Amino acid sequence: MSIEEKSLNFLEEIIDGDLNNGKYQSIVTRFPPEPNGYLHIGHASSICLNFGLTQKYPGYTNLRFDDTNPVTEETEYVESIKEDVRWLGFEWKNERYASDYFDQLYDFAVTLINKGLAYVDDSNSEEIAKMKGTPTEPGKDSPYRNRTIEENLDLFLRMRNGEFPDGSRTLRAKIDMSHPNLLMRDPVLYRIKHASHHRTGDKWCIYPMYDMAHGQSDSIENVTHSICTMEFVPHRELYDWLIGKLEIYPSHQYEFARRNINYTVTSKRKLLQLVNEKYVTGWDDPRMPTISGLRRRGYTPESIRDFCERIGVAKRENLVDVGLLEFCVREHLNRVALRRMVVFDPIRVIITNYPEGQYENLKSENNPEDETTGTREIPFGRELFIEKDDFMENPPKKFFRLAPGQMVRLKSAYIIKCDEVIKETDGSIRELHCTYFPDSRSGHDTSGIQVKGTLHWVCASHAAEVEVREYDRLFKVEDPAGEESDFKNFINEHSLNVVKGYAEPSLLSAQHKDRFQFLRKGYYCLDSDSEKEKLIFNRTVTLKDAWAKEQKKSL
RNA sequence: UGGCCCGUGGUGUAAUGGUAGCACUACAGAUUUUGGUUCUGUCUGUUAAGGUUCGAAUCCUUACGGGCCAACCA
Repeated sequence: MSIEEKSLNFLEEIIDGDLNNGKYQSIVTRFPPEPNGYLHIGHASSICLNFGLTQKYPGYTNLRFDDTNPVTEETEYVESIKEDVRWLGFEWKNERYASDYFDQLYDFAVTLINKGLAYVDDSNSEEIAKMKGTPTEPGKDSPYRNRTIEENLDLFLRMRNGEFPDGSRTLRAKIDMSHPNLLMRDPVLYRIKHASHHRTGDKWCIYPMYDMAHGQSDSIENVTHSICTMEFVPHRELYDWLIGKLEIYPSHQYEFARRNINYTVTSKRKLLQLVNEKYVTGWDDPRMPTISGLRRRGYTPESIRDFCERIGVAKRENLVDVGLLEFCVREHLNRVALRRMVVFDPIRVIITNYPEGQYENLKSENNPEDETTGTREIPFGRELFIEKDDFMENPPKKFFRLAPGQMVRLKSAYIIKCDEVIKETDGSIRELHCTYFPDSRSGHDTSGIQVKGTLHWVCASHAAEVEVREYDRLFKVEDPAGEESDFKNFINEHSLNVVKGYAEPSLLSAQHKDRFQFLRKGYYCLDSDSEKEKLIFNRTVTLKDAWAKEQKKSL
């Protein structure tokens, strides 16, 4: 056992310090999704961070929906988010909604008005934008900036009562129109939206902006460490300003760099486009980087958590190699997946010295990495299928598979030798005539024959036809969102390849929770489209393929 | 061209003034009834220039590079 401690990330260091110097006895974090889309792998990072922190340190984590914009938010998203967080293996202390706090938030706004720190502006959005100034020029005060407190109070109440149309008025903080931070130039706090909210219905027609809702919700929940991504850095000044002026519980905001992954996009807006414009079949399409897509693809929560742990937390821009995610799922699946044999592109093998009509059942281990998984039986007979790729008439030097005159082991069965290649009239191969060595049966091999290669195979008469969906990366370029033109121009049109497979009969009883390794091919799981009569498997990820690499070298 | 944030191998992340480490990838080899797994080894790095210091990835200055900010989105 190593006593070496893993080094802390910068947030753990801050928390460690806060706990050690007595600033806090325990901490509160929150995961604050807006329910306007499904969670993706980037959110997984944030979830593992926020929940992970309160597993490591005393305290708890809330799930809080940042539902302040009724026009984009839906209950469907709320449900999916809860399912995904639980599936990842985390449980929140409290389920909260910013909309739970609408009354309180309204009171906060009134407090600001009473302090002379907020005012109702009759300007429309173009006018406000114009008066905002630019990064190099100061803004101009709105003509409505110096209304009396009484007038502001009256107008704000009438906004709430629905007397004004959308966009006609806003409540703005009164800060400084020449502030170097654009966000401090009298930011909008409340806007009018005559829209039905998924939780509060038609109770409200004014809704708080992010800045008016987020920090105050943190404060209400006594969140100690409010962790968000780097793009919110400029908001921190406003976050602190509002909490300070309101004199409420001082939550603090900390920022880390969002994780980007190559060959995909992680932006709810872009993912929504892929769904709406039918580039994928839905949010849970196995090619999507969503949690639900990864789940359907066959990824395990363990592998995703491991991935998030490995990529870490920092503040610099990053583009993580999707290969690491694949490594993590291979590593987990290698330990838990049941081994099965499936031939995809078959070539018929006739064992000429094996009696016609005779069959035997051979035992094979379910998982050599885990003996407790036991064995299964596989039928063997005179006619078999092997992979077309596993035979070559004129093999190159290091080809350890089947070739005329060459011998191979059939996994968990016998050693066979290829005697004859039977061809069609057009020259294509019809079948291979082979002989087997009866004394070479797996586990009882007394033949003394040494072979270099072992092949997977299925008994031709017992094989079950299944559909297999092979997936490739959704985009052809590393950073589709960073390209000049529209990200959809870089979609990989070959990201889905549907093939037929001939499976050993034990796969007929596959369950949705099962994870399989199809020997020498990859990891697979049953897809939700599967039916009793038509089994459909998703390829989660291929096995590493050293032979493919070897071949590439000689090209 | 204003402000803010950030620059460590191909990628991600450590080293908090004292031997630049770990993981993934790549490459080479060993083992293997999965060309998988496992094991061993190798390559590759502090953006640059000054300064402070016995000593700098670390502190300071400047330059360079990247990112964010001018929604009634979050």
